[in-house]
Amino acid sequence: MATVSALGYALLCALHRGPLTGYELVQRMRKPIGYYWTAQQSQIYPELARLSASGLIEHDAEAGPGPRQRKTHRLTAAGREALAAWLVEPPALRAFRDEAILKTYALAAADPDGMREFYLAEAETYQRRLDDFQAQHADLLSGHADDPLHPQFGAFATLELALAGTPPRIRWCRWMAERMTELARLRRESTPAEGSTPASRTSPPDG
Amino acid sequence: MATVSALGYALLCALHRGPLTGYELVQRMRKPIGYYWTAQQSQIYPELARLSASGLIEHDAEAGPGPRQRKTHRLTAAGREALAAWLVEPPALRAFRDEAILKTYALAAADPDGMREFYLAEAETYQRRLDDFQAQHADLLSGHADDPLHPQFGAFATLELALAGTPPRIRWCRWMAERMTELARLRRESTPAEGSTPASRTSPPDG
DNA sequence: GGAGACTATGTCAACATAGACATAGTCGGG
DNA sequence: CCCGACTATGTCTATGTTGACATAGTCTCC
Repeated sequence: MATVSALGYALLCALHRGPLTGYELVQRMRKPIGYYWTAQQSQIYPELARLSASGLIEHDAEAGPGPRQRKTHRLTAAGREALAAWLVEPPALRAFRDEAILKTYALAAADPDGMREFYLAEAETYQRRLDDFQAQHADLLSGHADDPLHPQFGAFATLELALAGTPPRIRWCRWMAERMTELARLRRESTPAEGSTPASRTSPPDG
Repeated sequence: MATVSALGYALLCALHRGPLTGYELVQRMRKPIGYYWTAQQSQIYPELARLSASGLIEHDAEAGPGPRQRKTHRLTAAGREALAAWLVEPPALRAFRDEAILKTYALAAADPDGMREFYLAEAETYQRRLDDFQAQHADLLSGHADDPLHPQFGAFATLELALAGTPPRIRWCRWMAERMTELARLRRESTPAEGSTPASRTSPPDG
């Protein structure tokens, strides 16, 4: 059996509730799925061809708006099986990249006032995202997607996690902004004259 | 000026508190920094060469254990400047990949008992990670790294975020495990005979 | 009637990343 | 005395990922 990449499984996941065109898959990888798994158009179309070649998906074709046919993809029995087997396996990918946390690590090398603005902007970004999540959550709730038997319960559950995880992150950003205000004040105080003398006493080198 | 990749900035971040050898950088990209920014050895050595060519870092060399020289890298004034300028900029990378959430989205296609095990294993993984974070946090606290003036305040702040974000995630995993138990029971009830008749009534197709 | 957005599929080149391999000295345990 | 782990630097190949380009019909607003 051909090995399937993580992106391949992501597409199988996207197709689990019913057939979609390539274009619709591109949208899904931006909006609901894109919150936890992104992919560009240029990855998606070749991957669909590979999945098709492996017999995990199949498609109908009709005349499309452009010079090419419009294809509607759906899972085959083999695809559904491969997906079910992958879902219960422990995640292979644990690597995770967050630029804001990386920047926080090296915070001592930055200007405190600039970092304050940085954290306030971060807080705003996450607040907007939270509002979006809450709207989607309310939508699903009104359709009773909180019932584990509901076909959209999975989507509902991802929002439950986002709704639990985002507020602590916003609070942390605001707390960091306050610490940066404090840091700016402390640095000013420890450098009495506005001249160029660096106050090296307050920064002991440390392993 | 030469453009620096995200990995390049990650290395500048790692070097912000003092010089490190390539090997030490490899360790850092696994243990403390690796929690939010990972990189393999095979990426790090070429990137160090690029940063050196751009004049952002420089190194001393001494005889090493192997056939090559051991190099201790440190930031140049230009490197410190480039880092400071980058730190206050809003994050360019917002993409984020989480296999567990992806799997949750397609949960309806999986076996509930298998998924229950999946979420319990996830909860355990995050619990172990939380224990690790708490130990590091206590260590830094005992060195008064909670003071914004302390050179390790940045590392302390990343742990504050981890300590705030991990418990909600663990609670969510356990909640999901309970939902899976419930789902397994509901599916058994809606399929009275242990035969092969699928209960299609409970899964309305939905957009 | 024209400009720009949307539907829809795909390719291409450049860059990022992972995993395995290669080399060689030291240090500790069995 | 050998084996494996650790220190230390690097290369190689394959795969994953991004961003820009190409094509073309429809629909909407000005």
